[in-house]
Amino acid sequence: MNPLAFKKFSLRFVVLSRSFYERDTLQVAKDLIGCELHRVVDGQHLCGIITETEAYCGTEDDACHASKGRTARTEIMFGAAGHAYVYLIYGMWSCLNFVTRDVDQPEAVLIRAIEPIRGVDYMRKARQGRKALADGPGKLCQAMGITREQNGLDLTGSEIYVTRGDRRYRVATTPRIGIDYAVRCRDKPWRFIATNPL
DNA sequence: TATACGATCACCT
DNA sequence: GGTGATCGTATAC
Repeated sequence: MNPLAFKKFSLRFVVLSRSFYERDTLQVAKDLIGCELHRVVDGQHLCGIITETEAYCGTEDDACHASKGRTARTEIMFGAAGHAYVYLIYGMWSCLNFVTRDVDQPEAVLIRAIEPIRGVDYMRKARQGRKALADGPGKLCQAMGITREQNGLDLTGSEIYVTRGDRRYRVATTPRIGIDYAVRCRDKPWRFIATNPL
């Protein structure tokens, strides 16, 4: 393998460090597109390419849970970057977020969709044979065995972590989904979607 | 203690 | 396009 090819090959496996998550939340949400989400559970190694994210930008963002103040649920968002914020929605679905920014800056990125590339059989089983495996925030958590038990998990650990990946995508933006109640920020283009490969 | 509703999904027409 | 499932949270009382 020539040196350039080797560099590209090894970059793929670089685990994103805490400093990656400490940056501007919109930048983190955008940069996560094309990265690989890893989940180790039941002795299995699951992985998928992140294809859709949303940024939630703290106390000034009325769609962000933390804008309602510091509570037991949102506590993790007020802590250090690079931790998982997992909450239950509609009584039955978990949603996975990555905490960003500094302590007392309660911002996070919601992981909305992945393209499964490893452990697909496990995901199919977890999704009870349904065809759609991980093209939504609730679905990807079910496919990867992520529940509130993983709330607060350190993303620099070995249960849930992200690597750079080897594919880069053009990124489109749209307003965020399901937050019409947030009159101030509902039109902000803070949803990021992978489109054509670069 | 009681109530309303949500960063969703599946299944229906 | 519409709707029911289902329960933790926040908020009101």
